[in-house]
Amino acid sequence: MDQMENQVTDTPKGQLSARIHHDIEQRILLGEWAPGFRIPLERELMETYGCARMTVNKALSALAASGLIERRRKAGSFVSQPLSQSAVIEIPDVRAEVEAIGQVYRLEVVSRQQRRSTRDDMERLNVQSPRQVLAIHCRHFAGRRVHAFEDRLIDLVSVPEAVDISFADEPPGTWLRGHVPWSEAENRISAFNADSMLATRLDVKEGSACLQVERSTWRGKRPITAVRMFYPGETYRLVAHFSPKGAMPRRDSA
Amino acid sequence: MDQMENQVTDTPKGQLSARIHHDIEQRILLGEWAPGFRIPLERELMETYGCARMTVNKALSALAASGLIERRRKAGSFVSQPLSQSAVIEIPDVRAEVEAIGQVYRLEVVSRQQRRSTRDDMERLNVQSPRQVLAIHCRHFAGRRVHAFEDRLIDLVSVPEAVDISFADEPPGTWLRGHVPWSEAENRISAFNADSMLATRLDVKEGSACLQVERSTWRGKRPITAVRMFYPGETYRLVAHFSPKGAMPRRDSA
DNA sequence: CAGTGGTCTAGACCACTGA
DNA sequence: CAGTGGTCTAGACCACTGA
Repeated sequence: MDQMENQVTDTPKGQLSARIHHDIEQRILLGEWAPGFRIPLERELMETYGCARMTVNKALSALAASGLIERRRKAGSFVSQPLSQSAVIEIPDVRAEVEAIGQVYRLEVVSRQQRRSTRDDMERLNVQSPRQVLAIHCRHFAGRRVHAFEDRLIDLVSVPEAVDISFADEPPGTWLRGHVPWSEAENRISAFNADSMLATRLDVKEGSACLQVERSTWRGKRPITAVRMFYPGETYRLVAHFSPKGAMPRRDSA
Repeated sequence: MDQMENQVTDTPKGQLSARIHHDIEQRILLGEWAPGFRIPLERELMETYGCARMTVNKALSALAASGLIERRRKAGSFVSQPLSQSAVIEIPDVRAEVEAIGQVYRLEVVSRQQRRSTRDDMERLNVQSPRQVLAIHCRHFAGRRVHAFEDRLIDLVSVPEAVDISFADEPPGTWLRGHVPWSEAENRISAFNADSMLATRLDVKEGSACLQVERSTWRGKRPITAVRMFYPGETYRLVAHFSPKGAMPRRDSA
């Protein structure tokens, strides 16, 4: 374990189960235990660490949930073959995002329209029946520069109280997050060339590459909002930190 | 709980702790328990479900790890204020990605060069000292269309065995995943306009918006590889599924 | 300083599954 | 069919922290 290899992290002193988790994780990540390797059995680890089986089990269950190991009854626990990588992207609040880079945030509502949903609206919200919606266009500034252009649709059936909000002070996304619980969301990230409308909004040249993040949010099966965020391509970057996991924790298995 | 609201998921029958987890999660996601609400104490839930405290604790710990609730000693457990959203992006193997959309995968190695690292190479790998590196350019085809262009740098100090690999059959990313364990990675996603070189490689018009995914991978503190993947903007989309979490599980707290 | 969660113990019974 | 992990029990002691 602690050979000449530079030790990245020290073994935590606090909880025993965390220490077991950490020890095993290190051996896997530093390659000492390769994919396919059978790690010690729960009963063996109990003896190694002089603890109860539940303590070992807690550590191994967490490792299995994160995809680093796979557990099979009768056979034991094995280091996973890294199959698909998964990255966790943090999508912070727009205001927080701007302020994090030391800029002054400013919101400009370009338009705000309540209307009966058009065909396009219904497609964006993924609903069959027409309904009242709120369409909002706004610009998020970082200092004098346009940080992002937002094109949002809010389903007024799911969020009737949005009718009374001007969004002059609080960005729609921030307001929604604070007022409407949601259970599902999906993001689609793509690149595309700014047309003349968007170029004007973002204050970039027509044809400039922009990053588009489309997000749809549901509460149960009811759509809440659909938003398109556009960022100038030269300046914006989504940063994701990776972990070497085969799969993410299953939400339905506690 | 089961009022007229359409029930999205049924309560699982299997494990008791999973059932408790699910019950509480549903109440939060469907808005019955709003942010700030104090959920029942462990001792109360013990009585409700007629089980041991460990069983309740397992469910609540998982909910806390996923950021849905916050736990405070003496005070109890509270539904979290949704602060930052986090999305999990799956980055599948390139070949698998192409085959998943029903296309025939083909790899074309454009160039493969072993060299002493240039200034630019060292910057990309984030190292101070010069070293031998392997620079690979290749194109990934989906049928006749170019799916992606890859510009990769491999640190031969960390991965000396790469010297002997031609990468004619197996994409570099796939080979690396199978042969080199890694512990850290970072992704940077951006949009930019294709210059003439990239336009030729991707078989698109010069100036077309492209999605660029830069990824750096480390093993401990040693860099393994740095790659830039370019995707034509019109066709490629990164899809991320969201979960309403304040934070992702801390890896260091088991 | 009393109540809450954090963690652990030393068992138990069982489902599954590979030899 | 024996060995492994999955889950649960009924306790315990303690750290922390808010009333």
